[in-house]
Amino acid sequence: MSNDEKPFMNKQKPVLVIAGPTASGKTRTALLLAVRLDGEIVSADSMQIYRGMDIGTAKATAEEQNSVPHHLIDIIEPGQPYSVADYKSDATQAIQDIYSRGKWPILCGGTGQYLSAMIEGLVFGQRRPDPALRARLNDQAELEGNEALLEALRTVDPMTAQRLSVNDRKRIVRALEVYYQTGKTLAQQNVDSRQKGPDFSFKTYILSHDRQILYQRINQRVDDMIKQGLVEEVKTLMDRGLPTNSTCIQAIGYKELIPYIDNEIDLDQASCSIAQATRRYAKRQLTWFRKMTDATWLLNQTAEENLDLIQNSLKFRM
RNA sequence: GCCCAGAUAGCUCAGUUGGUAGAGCAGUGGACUGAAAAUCCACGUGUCGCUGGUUCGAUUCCGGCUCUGGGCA
Repeated sequence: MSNDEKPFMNKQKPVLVIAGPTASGKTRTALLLAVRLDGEIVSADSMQIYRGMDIGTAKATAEEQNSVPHHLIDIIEPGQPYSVADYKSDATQAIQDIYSRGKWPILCGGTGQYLSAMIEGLVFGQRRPDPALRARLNDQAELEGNEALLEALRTVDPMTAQRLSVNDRKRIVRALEVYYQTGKTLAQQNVDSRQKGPDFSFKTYILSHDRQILYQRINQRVDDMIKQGLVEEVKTLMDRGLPTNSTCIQAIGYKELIPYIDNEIDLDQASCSIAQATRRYAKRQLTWFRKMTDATWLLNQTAEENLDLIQNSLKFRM
């Protein structure tokens, strides 16, 4: 690709990435940064895309969102599908728009898969997920066992079959789905997806805290969410009669409250299991972030301290 | 005060007919290409309450002590 088609690679301002596990202080840090640098925020969060899921996904408040432009929050209705490919396309568009207005884009969020797709510049092509095919393959796995599906995959895409566990039905099904749909193996597609390279240059900061402190912050935040009315929010969502396989009801804080709303457990139990699921999620997020080798880690800092540290590092760089 | 039952991993407990022990949960590390807040993989040394005795050897048997339940006064 020529430089004309990739104009932002040559600009001085990289896309700033504010990543980190849940409850690490990303939202506030990004907000302060946007105010100071005349920037706009692009969310990298797989659950904040849904309208009506505000408390449980810890969205920036309406007031905060009014003070600085936010993108890719509240973009679709609960129950609708969305994927990393959609995100890559939407976020790329949003960043280009921000640059074209002369503003500084700040990518902020904790969804490792989304961030990594942007930073590594993966190309996803035109294929759409095929729910019917996927359902058929899942039924087959149910009837014949995962091993039968894995065996089928072995014959068409041995590379992928070898790296997947027989228990990882989700990925076995997807690999077969890709092959049946396109005639190309997932292994080949993954190679192809890396040919182009990133659309922008990125400067990545990862916010975190010592594990014990992070977990205290998480526990505290779960209590706060309940006090702010998370139960009502989940009830409202459930009243809409979402399909049980909706992505949005996988969200932490939502799926754990359903048994409470159905009177199967008490609120304290539900709240404990939300906190526990959140702690595990934070741990998995950290695994993503440790892989990001060019990132700068900001440990145990307040949002205000992060702001100064980031601004200083940018001066030094530019 | 007396009787009974416990005391083993962060928690709940199993077990060793005497050769220093293992499950579930919690936790930790990793993976991740169109569902990703999802999904999957791997990881178990702890004064076996304290202290004496018996024994080649005690977490295991015996005595005493401490603590925790329950019962009787």
